Amino acid sequence: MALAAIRTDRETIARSEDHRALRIWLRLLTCTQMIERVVRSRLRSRYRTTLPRFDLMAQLERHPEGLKMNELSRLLMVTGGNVTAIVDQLEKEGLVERLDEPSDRRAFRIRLTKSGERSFTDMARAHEEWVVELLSGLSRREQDELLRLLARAKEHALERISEMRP
Amino acid sequence: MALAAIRTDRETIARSEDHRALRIWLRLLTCTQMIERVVRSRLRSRYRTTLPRFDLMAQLERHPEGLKMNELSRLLMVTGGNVTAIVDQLEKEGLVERLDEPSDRRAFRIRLTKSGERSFTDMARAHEEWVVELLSGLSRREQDELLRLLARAKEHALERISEMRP
DNA sequence: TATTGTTATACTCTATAACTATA
DNA sequence: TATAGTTATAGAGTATAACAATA
Repeated sequence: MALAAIRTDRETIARSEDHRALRIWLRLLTCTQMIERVVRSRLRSRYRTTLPRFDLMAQLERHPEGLKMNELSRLLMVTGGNVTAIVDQLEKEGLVERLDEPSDRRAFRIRLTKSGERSFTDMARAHEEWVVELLSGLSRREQDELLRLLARAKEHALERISEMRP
Repeated sequence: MALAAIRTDRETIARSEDHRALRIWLRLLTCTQMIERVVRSRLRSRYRTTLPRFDLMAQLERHPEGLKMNELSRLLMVTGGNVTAIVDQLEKEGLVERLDEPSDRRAFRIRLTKSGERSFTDMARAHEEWVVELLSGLSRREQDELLRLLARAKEHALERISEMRP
């Protein structure tokens, strides 16, 4: 599986006298990358897919009525060209379909096919098991608290980012 | 700066009945990606550099005695070939240097040059400001708590990952 | 034999920008 | 003019594997 050299702390660069914010950011990055590496690696070896593809299918699963390309682009936080490329792949594999949007002939709705739904459900279950295991070091109470803090951090960062849009 | 379509929640895929662990993971990923996007974008436009290059220099700054290639590889959690590529670039730009390691003629120590130190210090200060701003939505108390929870999560995940090495 | 580091390669992800076709 | 989506391109980022030199 080649989980490479995973013994680390990128965080070692955050010295004790540094601002908390910087230490949080580095720890956040380390945690995310550790989990991401496991998830990516397993998605590839066990399901021949990637995290962006999984994310896209996950969004579609959340929206059974389908999503337009630009909605996917916004939800996944990537630019349009990338969404086109991923949807092209998934469509070729029969996992998603492009349906004409009657109200706007420029657009269509992307939906999971039956096969895509089955495939996603299967992956999602495994995916969740991996993550549950990786995060099982925290008690339920701690998990709730972490969830809450991340939500606050997220909302605030989102505001800042919106303001800074040039 | 093209912060693309940043209005989102990848997290919308985590339904309320899902396990907490999955929701934490998705929120973690969203938070990290939001910050990462800003940091990457600014490192590129303002300093003509990238996050992995910054990370590598940050590690060297933490280790003034220098680091071997395989130590860098471990600390940065990437494979050797990638470290070689980044060190090659930075060396060409005069920011790091390869010093012979007397005790092992296969190896050398990589160190920041004076110019590299100056360059890194400059970037690190700006980098810290960006992050402080993005995370300023949390009180000091909350930041401490978040730091603690992430530490626990990290340690536990690290153990799991070490065990799962094939 | 194992380890250090390099080289070569291939694939995914991503942003940018120019393009088309509708609106 | 503006918007939906596509195409083309270039550069990151990363993993893999074969290799040379040394241990």
